This record gives sequence, C-alpha cells and structure tokens, in this order.
Amino acid sequence: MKTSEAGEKTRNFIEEIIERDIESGKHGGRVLTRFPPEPNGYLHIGHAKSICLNFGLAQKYGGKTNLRFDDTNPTKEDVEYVDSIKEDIKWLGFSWANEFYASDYFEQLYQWALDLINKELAFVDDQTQEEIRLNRGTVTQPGKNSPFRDRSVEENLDLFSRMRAGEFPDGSRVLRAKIDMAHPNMLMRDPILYRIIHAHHHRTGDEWCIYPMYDFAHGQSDSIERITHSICTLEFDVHRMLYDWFIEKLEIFPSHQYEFARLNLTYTVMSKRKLLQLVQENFVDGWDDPRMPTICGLRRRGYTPESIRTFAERVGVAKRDNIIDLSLLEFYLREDLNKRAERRMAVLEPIKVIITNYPEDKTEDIHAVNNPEDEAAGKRTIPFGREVYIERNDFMEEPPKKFFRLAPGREVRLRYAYLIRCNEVIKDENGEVVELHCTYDPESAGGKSSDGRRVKGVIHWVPVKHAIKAEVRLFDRLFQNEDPNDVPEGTDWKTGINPDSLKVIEGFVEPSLANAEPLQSFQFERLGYFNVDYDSKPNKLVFNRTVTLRDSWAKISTKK
RNA sequence: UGACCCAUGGUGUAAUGGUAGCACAGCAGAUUUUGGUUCUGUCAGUCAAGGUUCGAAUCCUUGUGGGUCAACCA
Repeated sequence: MKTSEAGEKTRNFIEEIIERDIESGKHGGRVLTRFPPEPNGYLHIGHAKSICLNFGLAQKYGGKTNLRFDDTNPTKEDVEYVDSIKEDIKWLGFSWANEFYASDYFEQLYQWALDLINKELAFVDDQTQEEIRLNRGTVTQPGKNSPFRDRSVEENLDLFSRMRAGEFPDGSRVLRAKIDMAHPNMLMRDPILYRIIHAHHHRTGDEWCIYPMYDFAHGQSDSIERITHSICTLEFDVHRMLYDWFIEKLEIFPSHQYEFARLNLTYTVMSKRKLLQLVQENFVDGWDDPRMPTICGLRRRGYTPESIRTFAERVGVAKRDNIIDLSLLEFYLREDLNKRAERRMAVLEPIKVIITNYPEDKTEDIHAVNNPEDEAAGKRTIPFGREVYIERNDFMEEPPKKFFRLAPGREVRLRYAYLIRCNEVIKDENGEVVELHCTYDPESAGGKSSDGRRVKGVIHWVPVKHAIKAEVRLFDRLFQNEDPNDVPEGTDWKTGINPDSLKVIEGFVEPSLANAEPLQSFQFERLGYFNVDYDSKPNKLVFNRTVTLRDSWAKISTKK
C-alpha cells in the first residue's frame, strides 16, 4: 500500500468506493470481485494488473475473487487457453474462490431472454448483418427501427425457440433488445443479445447453437455470482449503461461496474491481436518467447511473481491513459532478484589470461559468497588455476580516463582470488588481442593486498580448465520506439520491431552451475540476472538474460 | 462531426477547498572486493482562460488536447 509522507494511507478511487460501500453497509459489507478472461489467448502483463487489482482488493477488504471464463464465443475459445490462464494466475500467487464459466449460465440467460421478450423488450430480427449495420446509424446520425421490431410476443417466442432448436442457419436471425435506435450511445441502439452459431463449444459441446453476446452475458453473470464490484478497463465504460439496463429490466442482483485505465508499457505492444501477429509471423518463437509481455514469456525470461505483483501495485489505478516506463518494471525486478538470486561468475565474451608466475599444474579452491544481501545463502568454492577467462571488455590496450579495469602495466583484482598485473598483450596476425600474460601477487590471496595498496578494479573470471560452455540468450526490447502503437498514418506498426532483440552467444560459466535447473535465477556478477531456460540440459546449459545490472560505466563510456 | 471518459515534473501516481508529496528515470556525490547494492543531495509539474471563495490541482463555465463508441468480438 502506498503511503503519503505523513504516513496516512492513500487509496485509489476504487478502494475509496469500496470503503464507502462497506461503511454504508451496501451488500452487508461484503466484497466479491471476479477476474473474467475470455479463453481465447494468453495472459499478459496488462492482465496481471487486473488480476492483482481484483484479487488484491478482495484480500484487502476480507472478500473473495471468482475466476470466470467469459466463454460466449465458441469459434474463438479453447481449453488450451483455459489451462494456461489458470496456470498463470496461480503462478502469480493468487487463488480463486470459485471457477465459473459464462457457459454455466446459458440456460439462465436463455430464460432471461424469454423474460425480455415477454416484457416486449426484445425481438427477433430477420435483417441481414449488413442491414443491421446500415440501420444502426452513425455516431452523429440516429439509426432506423428494424422492420421486424414490432413482432408480437408470440411470434418472437416461437422464432427464438426455433433459433435455439437449430432451425435456422448462422446469421439468419438475431435476438435484439428493444431500446432506442436514436440513442446517443450506440450500444443502446437495439443491441444484439443472441446470434446463431452452429459451432462446437469447448464446454457445452453441441448443446447450443445460439450464443449470448458479451453484453447479455457479462453483467448477468456478475449478478448470478452476486459480484459486488465488477472491475474492468476503460473501453467498457460505454457498456455500463447497457449493463445497468439489463439488471434493471431483469430485476436481478445489482452488481456494479467500475472502469480503470489499462496498463501500457513502453517498447512493447499489449493487444492480443498484435501479440498474435508477432507469434504467427515468427517475429518471436511463441507465446512464451522471453521477449513477449505475456505472463508465460515473462516467467521464461526470469521475472518473479513478486516483482510483477509489486509493480502492479505501485503503478496505481486511475482513469487516465498511461504508458509506463519499462524501467519501472525492471526496477522492481532487480530489487527482488538482488535479494534472492545467488551470485555466480560467467564470462560472455572471453579473452584468455595466463598467469605466468602461477604453477602450471596447481589448482586451489577459492571461496566466494553466494549472496552479499543474504548471509544465509552461504559460500561456494571455485577452482582457480594458471589460466582464466576474463571479459574481453574488461581489458583495454589504451584505457580512457576513468577506466579502471585491466590494461598494460595495470593491476586489477580477480574477484575473490588474487591481484594480477598485465605484462604482455598477445595478438594474432590481424592485431586482435588473443591472450594476456599477467603475473599475480602470491600475497594477495582472497584479493586483499598485503601491503595495503588500493586496487580499484575488480573483474570476474572463470577458470579455463573448469569452465563450462553455455549458450546465453541476450534479449533486448522488442521495439525500437517507446510507443510502438504510435506510427505515422499508413505505416505498419511492425516496422518498429527491433531487429536485434535476440542475440545468442556461447560463453563460459563457473562449474557450480553444472546442475542448474530450468527457471533458476542467478546473478552473473557485474553482468546481470540470468535464468536457466526450459531448453537447458545438464550437458547443454542455456541461460536467458533476464535483465542487465545497472551499469554506470556503460553510461560514462557511451557518452564519449 | 454526436455522446461519454480523461487532463499534476520525462513517466506513473498522491494531495478529497488550506504548505503540490512519493516512486521510477536523469544528474551529482559518499560507501563498496560486483562501475551492483546501500546512502545523500539535486533537476523538474497542476493544459488554458474566465468565474465562485478569505483561500482552487481540487468546485463551475468555456476552450484546448488525448481517449472510447458506429463486430452477429470480448
């Protein structure tokens, strides 16, 4: 929870509403929210915000949250999605009170449709889809009544039951509410309640061939479950009038809808349509590609549920459109990983160092702390020998100002091991540095100088003899521009895709990583946080770079 | 162009008629066997114009800017 400087609690507008409701005794102080995904795709970070909001609110006010699948369109939905959605919610750390489906309510919804027909508030329309569209008018012009609008209750009842019985082909008839074709809110211009779809539904099979529209299912489903606070995103604002209309006409439990602004992140897209396109057109390797903003993608990338939850809580809940800095998400990720990820050493772009005064066949154990933020994480040993790999960019033949790593004649600390000094630079015929000949100070075991001289540079290393080769996947942002949706008229949004969002390299890691398991996270010292990919095997390690460490040297050096 | 929603530093969010605060990002410094972490400092904001009021980010009006709505999608 956020607190102001004085320490008193501040609430978002939904929390204020709930507190007011509890105080006034509305619903007997009861709080019941719901998370209502349509099982037609994978969940992304935007859904995570909604999940954290719905479940978080219930937790905060002693209530519960239902998981309800909004499965009213059989042509788009599948159990595959149901399963992944459940997995993702659980992974985020939430448990639902009940698992419901809008399709559980199909019979009740049908009865309510009958009810509306009997009240002369609904009618069967024989117009074609095209005619309906044309007669709806536009945002500035009123629509025209359907010629079938005044059918008798008996005829409507007959036709609607025959729609259900399967007597008519897809698209031939719909059931519409009878409201007002001149209403300024387009949603109120005799909205469609039921359409005919002869398709197999992932739960109800072939039991139905008419399916309710979102508007005729969502509010009533809330009502059936006695949801007290139905929270959704801004674009449903205009639907609220209809939501309330059904509740009023049907005289059912008055759930209420509240809208908040959906989450947007810089350098990524969030719409299901665009995400699907990225997958189908092979810009990424699938829904769980670590570059995707999907929950499964973030999980594979190495994000922790805790960091996502903290992020969701801290971005706030309001009604204005927003686009949040990816760096805020990364901040909470690093904050979390810093506390829990064990440190390891890995060299991504190696250059060999030979310590000329170190005995050829000697190996000794170096003790390294696993996590300076957590003493309980203990220590591990790393073998040290005459040859080690260091990072290529930790050496510069002609070091610029403020560079305090290795250079000819300079001394640097090999982390946890010894101080070494570079004496000789070996190059190949192209002038490329291939090897560094150094000497070590035998008195500097553990990396401490015996005479008190200060050595500022500390670099990581991996022993050549015990190094394990590993594939390392380096990810960068998927888009080059902050707002990939903001492209000039007529330009494809995909032109903004970053062609270098994935770089696969071969590096070396220290031997203690030999048995690392998929999804385990580590900090490779001075490089970043990396986790083990699903593709990893004991003899073929694969690491994903989750996020780099903050790097103030990179800032200094690129500024020049 | 109609209806509705929204407008506070670069980004996000608080202040509920009474001192515009917090976080991220940026910048500067201290500490450091990770150029990490931690700590300190710093830059920077109420869309505009009127009105109400002792007092307005907050209420009202108008304007401006952004968003949503014209699927038998959700």
